[in-house]
Amino acid sequence: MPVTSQPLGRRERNKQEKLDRITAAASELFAKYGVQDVTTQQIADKADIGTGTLFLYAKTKGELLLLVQNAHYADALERGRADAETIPDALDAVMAIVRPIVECNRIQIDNGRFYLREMVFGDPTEPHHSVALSIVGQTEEAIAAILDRKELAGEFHAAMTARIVSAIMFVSMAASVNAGLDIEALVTDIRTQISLLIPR
Amino acid sequence: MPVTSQPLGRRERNKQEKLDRITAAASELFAKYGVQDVTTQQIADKADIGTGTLFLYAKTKGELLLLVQNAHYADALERGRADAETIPDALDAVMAIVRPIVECNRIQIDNGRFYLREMVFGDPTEPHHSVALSIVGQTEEAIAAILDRKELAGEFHAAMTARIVSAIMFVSMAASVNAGLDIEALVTDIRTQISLLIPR
DNA sequence: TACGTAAACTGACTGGGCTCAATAATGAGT
DNA sequence: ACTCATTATTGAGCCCAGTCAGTTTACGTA
Repeated sequence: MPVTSQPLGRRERNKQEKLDRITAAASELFAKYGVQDVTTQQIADKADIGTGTLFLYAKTKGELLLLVQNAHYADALERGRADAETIPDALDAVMAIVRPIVECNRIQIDNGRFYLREMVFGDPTEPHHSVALSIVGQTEEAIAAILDRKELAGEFHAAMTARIVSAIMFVSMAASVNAGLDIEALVTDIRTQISLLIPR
Repeated sequence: MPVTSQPLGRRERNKQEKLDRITAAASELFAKYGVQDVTTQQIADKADIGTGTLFLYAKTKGELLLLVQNAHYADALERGRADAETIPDALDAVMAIVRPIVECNRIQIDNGRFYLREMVFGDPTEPHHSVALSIVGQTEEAIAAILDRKELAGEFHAAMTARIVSAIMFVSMAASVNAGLDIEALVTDIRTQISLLIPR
């Protein structure tokens, strides 16, 4: 056992460093060219690792996108959560959660839609996928918390309503019909739908 | 020009016959093994056509599934529509539309989820895809018609509510979390969500 | 019947995601 | 320092959806 302050062996450090290189390479290439126009070979080359190695760190190309994007969505959620606390109106507060996530999703439309696709249709037992699902869960909890804040009419189910909001967001962001909408139009569209859910 | 009662030339007849063979072959193989476990080669072989020919009739494997399934969903919608007319309660009537579609989708879970994936993420300019979108549109119209039937509280937007019902259906059927649910459990889950949308 | 051409068909081929048998690195035990 | 089992790495190659240059077929026209 080395006396250094590093509690990690060379093995762990190498692995971490490799994961970092992969994340950086994928992040850069995806942002520049879009997921669909980047090959896993290019990512492996840029990260300076073998083809097979890449798939030890992310079992599919989709997982690779989740690995790269999850952190951004988690940030967006955190910002929205903080913002929402300062807003009294329920609908406005919910939209404060929604907006940053839509913005994050729309930085690059194709990547955003691919991310959503992977979330719903990818393998939920993969690690990056379950992180993504957990972010969705936290988003729904944050929305439910807002709805609970105002004690609304007797039998109002905050958690269930939050699930519906989540479904509305997903379909609105993913639908090819909406692929042409800019962020503002999309947010407005989502707001209109959610307004039907929240009694005033 | 031939004098026969057939208004179609050999060319048109050949094309139709080939399309029929493709539809039959794909239908059978998909039902038996699941979309994911059938190769386009197998379909081409079974339909007794060349590899390339297959893709003249459906540009992608996904389009092939839409080709095969669209008719079933259209049937399901029609059955639900007829059924709904006899039901006075709005929520029950909406569920009469929903149920046959869920049943159709769950005949084979993987194929059902693949169909939904193709609907949202496939190329909307392809012919079978736009048929699928049109079925969704008709479903939303049918639901909106039910909601309009009962003239509910002043500013109740039937069309927008129908869109939300559609989103709820989609996410509930597609979500991997629900992949284990049987038809009854899934229908109940969807009903619970929709009940929050329709004031009584 | 023969010709021209447009439409339909074909299968060898390509590109790319992913696998796996072989190899190398690591570090615990001696 | 020297095993040696365990874990990490690797790239040639597999599989399969989808393409395209070349061929065949249908059919109007002479």
